Amino acid sequence: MTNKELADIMYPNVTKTIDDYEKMYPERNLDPKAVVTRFAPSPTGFVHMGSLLTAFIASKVPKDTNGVFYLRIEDTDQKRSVENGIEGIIKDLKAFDIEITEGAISETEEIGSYGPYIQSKRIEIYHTFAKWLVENDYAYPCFCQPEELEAIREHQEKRKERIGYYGRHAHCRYLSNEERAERIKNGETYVLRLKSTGDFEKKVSINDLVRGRIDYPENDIDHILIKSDGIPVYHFAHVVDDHLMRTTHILRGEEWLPSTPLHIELFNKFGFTVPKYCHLGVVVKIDEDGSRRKLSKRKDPEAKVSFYAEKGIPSEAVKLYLMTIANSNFEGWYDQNPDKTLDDFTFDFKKMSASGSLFDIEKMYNISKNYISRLKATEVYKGLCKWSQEYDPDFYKLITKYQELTTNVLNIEREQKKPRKDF
RNA sequence: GGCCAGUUGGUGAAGCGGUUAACACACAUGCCUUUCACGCAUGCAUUCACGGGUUCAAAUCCCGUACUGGUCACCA
Repeated sequence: MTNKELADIMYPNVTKTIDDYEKMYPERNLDPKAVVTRFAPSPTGFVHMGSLLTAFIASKVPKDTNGVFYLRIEDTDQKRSVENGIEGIIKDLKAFDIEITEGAISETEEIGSYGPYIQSKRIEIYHTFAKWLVENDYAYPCFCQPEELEAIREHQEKRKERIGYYGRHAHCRYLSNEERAERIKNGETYVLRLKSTGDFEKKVSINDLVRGRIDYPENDIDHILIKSDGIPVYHFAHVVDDHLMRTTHILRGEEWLPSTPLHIELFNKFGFTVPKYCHLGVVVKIDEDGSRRKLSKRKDPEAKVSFYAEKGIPSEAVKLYLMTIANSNFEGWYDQNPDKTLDDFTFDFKKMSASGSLFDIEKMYNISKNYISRLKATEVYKGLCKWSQEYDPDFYKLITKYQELTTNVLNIEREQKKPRKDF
């Protein structure tokens, strides 16, 4: 039995070819320097501080280059989805004036011609690409059940071998097409696995825009591409979607770094151009016991984006802070150019720190304070100019004179400062 | 355990072979001020995780060690 015949049995409903999609979603007609990025969250209902940083940078770079920033919803895992989860994300993004040029704009609507932008509506596309892989002997159905996989793992652990479904451990890889077809007809459930041709002894280079060149062993694991329910896993969806949506730069958390060799193998198998990768360090926080850990939505109120509005910190000030974390030269630039705004600053990946930055709420307060003072001072100054042409327009002296305007603008709860001694 | 990354003051961080190791936050002291905030002045790493090596010269390059983080799911 040929691979083609097997593919037809596995995906009988597929009518299009991958070339059809290639034509439907052609290369974008943009300036060669234009950057296309995306923000691709699960519809969990709200945006986490770390994701906000990613989204913020992802939206900033296209702005600098006349590119495209779009919102894609990754809802391939039902467990992560919540009711109206998309609305929540859009609301949070809006709160920080992060504007998308295309993608989902509500639970049901979207704009742009590279959609659908919600992964659960792209199943047909994924199956078309999956079918192509089977036809070309790059993927195969696997019937192994959780118990069998567990047994393989135990066996590997005992012998101190690398863990994973690869090489001779990948039992289903060696099944004949006849047997595969037979088992599918018998109603056995199966997943689609990559038939990896990578070699763990060989290296693959990831040219990360933040970290520079990183050499990893090639992927040789037959990863699951499509789950038994027909829904793709992240890895497969990432490759298909970001190619079809013509993403040029993948901005994502550094937790994706180890799976990038797999993504590169997939891009290569399809013959697609590998996008540029930018793996961002996670935002961490010092715990009570002194250890660093990821900012968590459950334990840290400041991880929630709504926290700042409650504290009276303007969204602009939060973005100022995020840019301070993101680009090390921003703080100095902003000091030198107090009359300019975020839009005047050009983001540079090279000025991005590879290590995860510590979330420094004190610094955020400070930036917010200065930002508000500046706003207020401008107001006071404008007001003064109206009735006193002669007044010395020294910015900061005005603040002192009209302190009531700068007082209590922040209802930040902080420890009471030590009282000053009287004199 | 395998693979990968990171490690510069209390914190963020600049630095990319020769600098007095920037800058910002925080902190301390003094000034200004009705209070707070703002502002001003001064102070705060003899040292860049540790151990070797290369070099006339290393925070910067190389090797090893330690520690921290990530990852190794039909989660993203």
